[in-house]
Amino acid sequence: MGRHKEFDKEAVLHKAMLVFWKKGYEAASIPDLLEAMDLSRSSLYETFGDKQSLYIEAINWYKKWKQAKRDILVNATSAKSGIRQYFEIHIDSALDGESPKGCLITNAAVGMDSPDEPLNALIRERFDELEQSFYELLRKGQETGEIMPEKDINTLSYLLSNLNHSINIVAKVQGDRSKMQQMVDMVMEML
Amino acid sequence: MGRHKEFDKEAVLHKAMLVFWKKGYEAASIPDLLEAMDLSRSSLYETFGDKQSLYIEAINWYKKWKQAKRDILVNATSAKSGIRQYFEIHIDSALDGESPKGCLITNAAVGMDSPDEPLNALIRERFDELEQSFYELLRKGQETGEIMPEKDINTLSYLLSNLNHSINIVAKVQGDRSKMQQMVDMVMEML
DNA sequence: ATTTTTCCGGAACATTCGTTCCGAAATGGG
DNA sequence: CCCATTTCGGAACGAATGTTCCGGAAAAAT
Repeated sequence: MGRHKEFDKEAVLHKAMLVFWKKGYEAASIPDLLEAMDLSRSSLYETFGDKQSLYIEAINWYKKWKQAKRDILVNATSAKSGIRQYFEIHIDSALDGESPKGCLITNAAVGMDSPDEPLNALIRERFDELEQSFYELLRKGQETGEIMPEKDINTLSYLLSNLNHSINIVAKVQGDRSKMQQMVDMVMEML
Repeated sequence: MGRHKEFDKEAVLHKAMLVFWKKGYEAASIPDLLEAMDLSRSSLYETFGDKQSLYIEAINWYKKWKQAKRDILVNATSAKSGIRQYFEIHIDSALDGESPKGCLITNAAVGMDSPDEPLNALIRERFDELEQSFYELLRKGQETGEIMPEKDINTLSYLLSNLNHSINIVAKVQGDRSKMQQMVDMVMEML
């Protein structure tokens, strides 16, 4: 057996993800990535294949990384408070100076040229998952009587996932917390 | 005086805009643009300066081009029907196969790296304009009693412009008309 | 210690990028 | 008709792009 890798694959993948997140796919050059990942070219290409593969892996890593946020919805006992908490965290992370603004997957969706790319499946999947989580939680809320049964939760879940998208966009250009907060309040009143 | 330009500046600018719209700034290469605009390199550089300047001009051209849609809001007599009509057209143009999906300015906003770029001012301006149009129309609706005076039209206008953003994102990945329609209906009920 | 396997730094690759430049063609005013 | 002026096609530029390759170093196994 030969020697081991000198780097932690997940750690450098995380670094790469941050670069893609901040700059977008096209604008993130290999030298950019190498510097952030602190890797040599050959290591990158041997470990990840090529740039596009790395991008896909980065997005999947992002998904896993953000899973915790979605778990809030799955594990919430109360529908309304679960949703409320989800958006609190969503707004927080959309505005904090540490991580890049917006959402990597939303960026990828908007930056996508043709909808036939393999990326598209990944993105739709993610969008659907989120909407599904909202749906499940709303349905539970209906069962417990927290949400009136006659409400069309199909549409409600769509409304919520659109609120999510909007926050991603608005975070990139304005980053006005109070207005986002207002938006969430307004939608919450509909539940 | 020397010879005249052999091309119509606005016509080629329109072509360039379509390329930027479809591919995004980074992915739209000069050869791509040249082919679409049917121009020689020197003509492009002499007429528009460089790629970034062309991009800015293309966005401004897009704004002017889409102004007609916003005029619906400004000239509408009834608030609700004006807003309804705006979104009908918005969804139509978001889904038709002719023009690229989504909205050029939204794409630009999301593709933006640092928020300090000169682009940012342009984008915020456009976002504010749209929100302002919604606001004005809602206010007129309040005056005529079409909309109940106690409604917070500040938040309502923000909600509407976020609905606009959401449609732009969703159009790029799914393009499901009926769901968009539902969304609009739902928000309209709040007015 | 030697062999074997793997990793990694860096040089090198062809290609494409955005941009510049020059000469020829075309136009309009004198 | 000729000259001044502008446009335009295409060659050429250096820099940056993504990718490949090789040789030596490092680590595990025998």
